[in-house]
Amino acid sequence: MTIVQRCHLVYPSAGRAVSVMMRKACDVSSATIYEVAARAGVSIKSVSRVLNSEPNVSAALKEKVDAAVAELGYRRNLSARSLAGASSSVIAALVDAALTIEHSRSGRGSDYLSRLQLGALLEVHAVDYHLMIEMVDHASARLRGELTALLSSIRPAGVILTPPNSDHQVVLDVLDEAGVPYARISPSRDPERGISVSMDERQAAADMTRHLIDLGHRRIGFITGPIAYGVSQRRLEGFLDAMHAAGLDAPAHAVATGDFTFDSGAAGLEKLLDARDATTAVFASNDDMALGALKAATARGRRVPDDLSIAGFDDTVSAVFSTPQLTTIRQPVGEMAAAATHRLVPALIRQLPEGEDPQRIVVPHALTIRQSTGPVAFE
Amino acid sequence: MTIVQRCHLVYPSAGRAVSVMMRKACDVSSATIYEVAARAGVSIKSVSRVLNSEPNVSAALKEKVDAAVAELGYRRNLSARSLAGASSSVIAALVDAALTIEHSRSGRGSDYLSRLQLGALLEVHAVDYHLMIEMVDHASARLRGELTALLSSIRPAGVILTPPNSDHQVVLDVLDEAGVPYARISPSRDPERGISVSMDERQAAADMTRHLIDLGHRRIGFITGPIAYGVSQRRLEGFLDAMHAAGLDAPAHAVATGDFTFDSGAAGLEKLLDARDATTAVFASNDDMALGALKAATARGRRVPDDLSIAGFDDTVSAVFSTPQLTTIRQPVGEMAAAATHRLVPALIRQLPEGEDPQRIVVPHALTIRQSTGPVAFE
DNA sequence: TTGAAAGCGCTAACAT
DNA sequence: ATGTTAGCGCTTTCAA
Repeated sequence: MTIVQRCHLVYPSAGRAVSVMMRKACDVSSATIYEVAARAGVSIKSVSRVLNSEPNVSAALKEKVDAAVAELGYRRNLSARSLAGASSSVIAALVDAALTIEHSRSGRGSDYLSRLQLGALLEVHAVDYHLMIEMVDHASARLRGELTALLSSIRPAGVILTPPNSDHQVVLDVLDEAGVPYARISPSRDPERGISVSMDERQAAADMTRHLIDLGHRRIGFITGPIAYGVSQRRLEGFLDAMHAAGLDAPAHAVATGDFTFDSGAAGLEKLLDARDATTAVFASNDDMALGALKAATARGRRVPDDLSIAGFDDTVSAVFSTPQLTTIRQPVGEMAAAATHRLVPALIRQLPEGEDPQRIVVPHALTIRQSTGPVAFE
Repeated sequence: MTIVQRCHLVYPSAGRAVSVMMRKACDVSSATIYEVAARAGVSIKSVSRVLNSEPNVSAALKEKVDAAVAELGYRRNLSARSLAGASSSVIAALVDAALTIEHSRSGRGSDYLSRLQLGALLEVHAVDYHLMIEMVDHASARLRGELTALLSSIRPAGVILTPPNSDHQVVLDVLDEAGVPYARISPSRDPERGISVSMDERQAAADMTRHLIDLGHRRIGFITGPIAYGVSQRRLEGFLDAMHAAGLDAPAHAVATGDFTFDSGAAGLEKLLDARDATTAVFASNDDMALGALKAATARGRRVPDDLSIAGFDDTVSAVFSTPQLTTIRQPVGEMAAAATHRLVPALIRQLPEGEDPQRIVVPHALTIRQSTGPVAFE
């Protein structure tokens, strides 16, 4: 049973009576800054100074305050801080409502969002910040008002934007107007707005293409995503970069257009092989299409990777569970979220490596070689 | 460009001058309760009454206030509310630090956590609450102090506990002492503490067993999880329930003990078939073990489901990507989180169905029949 | 039924 | 280098 007793202590100068519930041993309590000040025999402003690492604090004072804080197990109240100050120690991650609902209804979690959150959570936790997850509904006519209200209600220290929010004009506008720092994960336009955290899609596609070339492949097909998407463009460019750099030909019929779906991957493979049956490798610009291509290839009697190599992009969960397991590009989602958090939390910004553009972060990707790619068959 | 102008308005009775930054059209702003009161020509207390649906409010007053709120796009400031009131409109989900770090390092998100969060997020969003994700580190010696500080810093309206936090004594103790309502997802002990949200593990296992029996199977093997785990016990009991109900024999050699890992599933299958080669179906108490069993069965020359049916439990992502796809029990994680949120948010509690114990919620599970189970072969 | 005034626990100007 | 005081935007007694 918990023993509760009341202690009344009077803050000397303010003459402010503070009544406090003290729990057993007084070691776990929700002390206030007044109690810390009283215990240390200083003013609340001094406590605040120490807590915020402000300049002009004597070592002796700091020591007294630190001791009192430790003895009381004191932690600043989040609400009071954000109410009084300019912003809170909360990082808000804005996720898309439509995607959330879709994921929830299908009963499948989002691997992407999960990795992202875990990455941010670890960083935030280390500096005593907090992670809030919020949904924004693009379909809402009142999006602008809702977002403004959200920001003024939460007053986050920073906001992490995930696709498709990263490129949403209204969201960016409201954030700019509110003066809230924000980091955009994998933005595909307006690169100058906010902090952008991305991977080098073009280089990654080139790396994968190079991997296929190194395996001896010369006739390589490519399946793009929707042309309208920036990422589709960049992945295609990377493919062409590597082909040209190797002095290889990438004719028009070596490129099929898909829409990032399984079925479009299957169709793309049909088209590529119909156009050039001697194709020995196909690089699809996402995993779903690669898996579709894998299925179509098998149906066509091609063994993967013996008769045909197939590569994907994204490293989704399904890439590991396919047969054969898919060679793909791993998006460093967790690292991106961690990097974003780093630019949003003042205490962490100082620790950044020198000479890096603090606004445009490029996180290294990883070529993940599994079993769907192999050396070209001896001809 | 944003046009900023200052408006000074004086709250009549308080004589309190409020200076406000008004943005273009004054339709998206961070209005305060004073502005709403001024606009409606009432006191702030009246606004507060309307906002909180307190009794003793005339229809005329409510109408005026509602209009002012709508015109100003007013939303209450979260920090101010939680500072002044007893608690905030924040639901905190406490996840395990070790699991988080493990997931983050492996580069794989947590499907479980993701589904859970999405389920909670949708509910919370609907009532203008907010979801905060926090990590708790069981390994920390200062766990108790850290948790207390966390609670007093955030002052959440409620806390959602995921395994293994659901059963952590210190966590439950601190929550009780702080008087914060909490919901435990899938607790396996102390069922009387807090709100518990779970599925009927025993019934689910019985359902799956019944499914196998209905397919004509008579000699069914079972692979348990670690005996120490409560869920292992309950799933085994469910298996035995169904066997006995059907008048079938479940001898000791029809039960193998695993530890929830892939390898232990493979080993379990070997043991079961060694003991009784005529076994026609094996039910593993989680998907990982079922997949291990699947592999071992195939290696042994048994075709699944033609020569042997295999069933799992949990419906993890891998269950969908195996060949054949796994018949399993789907844990309604999203629904559990939604139910938990419902009992934690005062505004939602009233909407509960009649006659249901509000403290012990059992969420319906789903038997998910895929391709790894089939009719027993004609003998 | 409605309003006035006192905080909640901080931060931030403004003293000293 | 340290202290005083006035809010931040609400909720909550207590009055009227």
